[in-house]
This record gives sequence, structure tokens and C-alpha cells, in this order.
Amino acid sequence: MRWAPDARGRLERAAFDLFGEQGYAATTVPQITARAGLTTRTFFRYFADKREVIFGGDEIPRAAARLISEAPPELEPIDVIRLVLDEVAATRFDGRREETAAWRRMINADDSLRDRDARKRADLVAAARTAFVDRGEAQRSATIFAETGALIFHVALDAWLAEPEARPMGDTIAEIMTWVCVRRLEGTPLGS
Amino acid sequence: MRWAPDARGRLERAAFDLFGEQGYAATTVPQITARAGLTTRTFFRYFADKREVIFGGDEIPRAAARLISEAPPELEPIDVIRLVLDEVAATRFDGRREETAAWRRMINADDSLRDRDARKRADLVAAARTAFVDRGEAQRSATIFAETGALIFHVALDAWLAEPEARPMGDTIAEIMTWVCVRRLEGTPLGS
DNA sequence: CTCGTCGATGACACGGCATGTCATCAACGG
DNA sequence: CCGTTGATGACATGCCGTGTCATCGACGAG
Repeated sequence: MRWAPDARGRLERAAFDLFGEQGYAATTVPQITARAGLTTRTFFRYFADKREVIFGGDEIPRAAARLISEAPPELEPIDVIRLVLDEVAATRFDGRREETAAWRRMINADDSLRDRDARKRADLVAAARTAFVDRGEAQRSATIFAETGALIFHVALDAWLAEPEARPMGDTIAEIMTWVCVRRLEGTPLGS
Repeated sequence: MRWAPDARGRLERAAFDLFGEQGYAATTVPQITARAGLTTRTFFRYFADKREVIFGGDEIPRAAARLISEAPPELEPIDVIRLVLDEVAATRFDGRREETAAWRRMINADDSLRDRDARKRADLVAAARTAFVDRGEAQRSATIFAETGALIFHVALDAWLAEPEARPMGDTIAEIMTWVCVRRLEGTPLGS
């Protein structure tokens, strides 16, 4: 069993299987590693803690930062956000609506996973902010654009998962984006 | 020592003192309770976990929800946000800039506190969303307004703490709000 | 083919976190 | 004066997460 391939994958599969059978909180790390044929200590070599096996490390922040930095330089930030979110929606969520919903249900059912989920959003914002700064945005506006992108994404994901009929997530994103706008300083503030 | 008054307050003070002396991670719950003259078990009767002693329970979400529900009904949501944030800034942050900065530094220095901090923001959003729904907003727009309020507040707090000279936090908030706007559906989306 | 290196895993110990359970004690009302 | 009630102490327990060192397989050098 030692040196069997894909230790990380085996741990992930064993974990998700057990979480589905018993729930997240009721599943212990020794249970996961026993099913994967590894020791408890090895689990913590692949995942910083039990929560991390649910989330994909820093894959999502990395992907978002890459997409932002690869966007055409002449695009306005809000259009960069649109571009990135459409790409993410099409490649990572369309066609996986039910799995995604189950994933969100599991997170929302456990307090410690809700903590980590919120933290992951903050990490995404931080990565996106850096990417906007690299595009030449000032610190403050980069932060606001990054936060706004995360806001739209989160609201759109929740809404998309709650819809009765499956449709491309990009449609939901487009609807949400008609509600939210971000302006540069010379724009007129609303509601003053 | 048993039945001495204000057990919760003693625990909070002992905790903050020790966190200041040794740092958060290096301080154990038994250390805190020993200084407060209580037992470890009692700590967990007042705080759900070691992190919670840093944050004020659900006091902030409750205060925000109350302020939103007490705002004049004729106000636009963005003006409700302005009203609430100005009130919070004036009563809870102005004059406590250095303490607040130290508090934020402690949170940012520890991973588990960053998790919880992000979660607290999500809790605030949830409470504000409910309050906006009670004002008659639709679920989706209530969510967006609540998220936007939290966004403005977080960005403004960071910016305010980073400023070289102390000034009313409301000034910083006003600046941030000139950058961000939220429109109802009939408004024109920007950047399309 | 053999050996030495190197990275991955096992084995073990350990402290802290968090919770369940029951006993104990002070306050308070009758 | 006593019984009730709520807060606290005392104790046991299980899991989480980490440090440390031994061990094993893969792989390249000779």
C-alpha cells in the first residue's frame, strides 16, 4: 500500500465519501486515512487541516489572478470582471450544478466550514486586488474592484444554485451585473 | 473567588492582556482562566471557542440590523447604508483608532482569526440582508445592498486605519462611497 | 548490479482545544 | 430555615494538529 499512486487523490475521495455517508463533523481524520490506506500524519502533509480537503487550496485565487492579468489591457475593470466571471462560470460551474449545490450545502451545514469558506473569499479578493494593481489600478480602486467581483460572483452563485431550472451561470451573472456598478472617482456618486 | 462578579469581563480582560503579552497563538485557554480565577470549562461556557473572545459575539450584526430597520422608510437603500455606516463610525470607531488598529493587527497575524473575521463579515451581511428584506426589498436586491454595505465598510476601515493622520472615519467612508454605487434594475448598467 | 541519495511515508509522542457529565456551591424566595 | 435554581468546579474524554525520527521505495551514478 505504501507508494501506491495519487495519495492526495485517494485522501480526497475517501474524505468526500465519508462526508457524504456520515457528514463532515462526524468524520474523523483517522477514518479518512484508514480508508485511503495512509496514516493520520500523512493527511496533514497534504492538507493544512481537515477543512482544507473541502476547498481546492489556492487554485481558485490563482486562476482568477491569471485571468485578470491576461485580460486585454484596454478593458475597463468592470469588463475585466465580466470576462473573468463568465470564463469561470463556463469552465468550472456550467454542467456541475448539482455537485456544486451539494458542495455548498455541505459547507453551509458546518460552522467551521463556513468560517473557512468566508476566508477563501477574502483570499480570492486579495489575489484579485494584486492582479488589478498589476494592471495599473491604484491600491484603493483595485481593492474595490476585487471586492466587487467577489460580491457579484457570490451573489450570482447563490442565485444560480437556487434557480428552479438549470441554465448557463453566465446568464445569472449578467443579471446580477445590471444591478451593481462601480465608478471611478470622476463618476457621479449615487444617492447623495 | 467563586461567584466573584463579571466572570465574562474578567475572562475578556485576562485574554486581551495575555494576547498582548505573548500573542494570540501562544496563549492557552488554561492560562486565560487561571488569570481570571476560573476554570477552563467555564471559559467555554461564555465563549464558543478561543477565537470568539476576540470578536463581540453577534453584537455588531445586531446593531447594524437595528440601525437599518430604524432608518426612515423613505430613504433609498444606498442612503440607508450611508446613514448606518456614519453612525457606526461615529459611535464605535472615532476616537479609538489606535486600539482598533491594534485589534486588526492581532487578527491579521493569525490564520484562525482571519477565518473567523471573514465569517463575521458574512454574518453581518446576513443580518443586514434580513433587515433590508424587512424594509421591503426583494431577496436579491437586499443581498446586494447588504454585501455592498459590508464592502464599503471594510474598505473604509482599512483605508482609515492606514491614513497617516487621524480624522473622522465618516470622511473616509464618504470618499469610498463616491466610488461605489448600486442601482435598481431600471438603472443603466455600467461598462456594457 | 550495487549503492547512496532523496523524497515520501510510517510510527510515536505530545499539548491544546472542545465537550459531556455530574457534583458542588452561592443566592434567592418562600 | 430550607428547597430551588443557576453558575461554577472537577474530571474524563476524544480529536486536532505538529514535531521528530525511523523507514521504505524510486532513481540515478558508477
